[in-house]
Amino acid sequence: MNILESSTHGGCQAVINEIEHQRALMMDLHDLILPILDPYSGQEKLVQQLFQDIFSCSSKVISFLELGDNNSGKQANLIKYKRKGSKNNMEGYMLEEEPKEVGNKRRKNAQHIGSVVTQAPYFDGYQWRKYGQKWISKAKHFRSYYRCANSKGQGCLATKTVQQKETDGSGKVRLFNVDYYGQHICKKDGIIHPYAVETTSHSVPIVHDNQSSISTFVNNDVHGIQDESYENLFVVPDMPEYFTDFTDIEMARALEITSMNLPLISEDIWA
DNA sequence: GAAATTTGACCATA
DNA sequence: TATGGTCAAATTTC
Repeated sequence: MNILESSTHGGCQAVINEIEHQRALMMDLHDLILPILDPYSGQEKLVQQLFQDIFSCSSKVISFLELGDNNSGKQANLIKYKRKGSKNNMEGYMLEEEPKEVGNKRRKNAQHIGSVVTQAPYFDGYQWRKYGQKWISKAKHFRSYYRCANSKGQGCLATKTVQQKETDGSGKVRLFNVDYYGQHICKKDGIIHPYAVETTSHSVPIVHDNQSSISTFVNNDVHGIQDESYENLFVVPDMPEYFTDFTDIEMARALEITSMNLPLISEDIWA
């Protein structure tokens, strides 16, 4: 049972407990990773920021659950979405999206599940098929559209979009926004998702007295709920722009190479 | 030859 | 009417 389902069924406290446990595990991981990073390479700063954002995300979820969400009791209404004018009209059932969502108002056939910001090809355990690519106005990079590979076989309606974010100006770090829409109803192939890097994009550091450094960051806005765990957080080097075109199979291959070469990996491997 | 990807066109929405 | 999401034929890859 995922977070959304849990909250819907009155299991908020259990979810909060799980998130708290996840935070504790993340703290352990933080303490393990930080000492082995070179403070002069810039990686330490990046990793610190990633941990901050991860904790920010979990804080948001906890606050969201504790305060209670007016939307939590709403049932996703199943509607039939039929595309006008297409040769093969879609007859599948779609999740009706609440119209208030900011940033994806045009999308009516799927619910925004969450977002991931990744520095690397992000293999999330699902097989995806690319079905479109578009240049987005006011963006320097195109957006790729993927749907679950089981959309045909199992009728899974999950989709995601991948778009390279604007860099921080240094050009050294490329980040990719991955937005997920619609719940998977297909069976996963048993592959876990070992290379999540970051979850949210905004956080404000607030110092608390009696907590460790990693737990001192509190969110100030609410993003989509992350449905992935980060027990295997992993940072991979910068990658060339063409990685945005990777299928998940290609991502898995690339990451296999990466993991074999770390920690002595050089930029050359991506050339 | 089948499967996956690319790409231009179509359609819905703001 | 501009923009973004999806379709489906064409093309590429395996």
